[in-house]
Amino acid sequence: MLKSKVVVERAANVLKLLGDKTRLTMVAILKQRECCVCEFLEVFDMSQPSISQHLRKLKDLGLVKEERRGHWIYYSLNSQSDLYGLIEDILEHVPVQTEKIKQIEKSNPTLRCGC
Amino acid sequence: MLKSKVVVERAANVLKLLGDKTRLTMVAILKQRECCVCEFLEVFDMSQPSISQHLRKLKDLGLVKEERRGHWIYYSLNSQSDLYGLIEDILEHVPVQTEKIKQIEKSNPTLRCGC
DNA sequence: TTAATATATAAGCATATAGTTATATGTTAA
DNA sequence: TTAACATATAACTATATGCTTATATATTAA
Repeated sequence: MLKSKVVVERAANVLKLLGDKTRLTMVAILKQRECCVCEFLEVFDMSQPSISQHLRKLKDLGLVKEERRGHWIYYSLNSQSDLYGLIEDILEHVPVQTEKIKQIEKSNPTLRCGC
Repeated sequence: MLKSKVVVERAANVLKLLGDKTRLTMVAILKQRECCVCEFLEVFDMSQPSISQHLRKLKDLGLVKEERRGHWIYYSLNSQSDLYGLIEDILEHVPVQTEKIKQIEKSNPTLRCGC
């Protein structure tokens, strides 16, 4: 299969971003399911601002997109990005994040307010 | 095709290493051809110790191996590594480093001593 | 053994990064 | 309009990173 090429510098920027355990896990989760910040908060042992900052970096490179729905802002992988193919290929070497997805769905943080 | 999986933390470490323009270019070059330090010195605008330090990081993770031949130490990709498949897949998204290879072969630093 | 050469290591420095806490913004519902 | 909530941004700090220069090590040839 012919892969879309990315100039070295841009590719390095992407890899540096994904070269963080938290962000790589986020992207792996987003491959399976969109998520809002409060859902990520359930599975990462860090503050809400940290999570927002990681997501912002992913967004700045165009790897993820966001969509507000009421209180929540849902993040998802941006399949329109020229980097999407690279992301997909990398994720094939990373285990599926089933445990974390279960954790999210069990705690179901967006249901707290009864909506 | 079934891809060999790498735990998230290890994958993140690899991506972080490749998330540097110099190292990503080195690996792309090594995909085409083994190189010694003095050859890399021809194509990267930095000191010899910097180049050695980058190669050491790649070696520490097992991505490259080295082989001494006389004065020179030749580096090559370690195709035995469990990370090799990931590396290959990433490199499919990075342009082939033909220019740099030409540059190396033109200057031919290992011929200086007339061996 | 000594000189020349290729590479590695050590030490130091400037910048980048990932986290924190405090605060601001934006949305919804009373 | 105000309160409650989700998320974002700002400011700060500790550590990691990538480079430099100086020096050490290893190999070869005279």
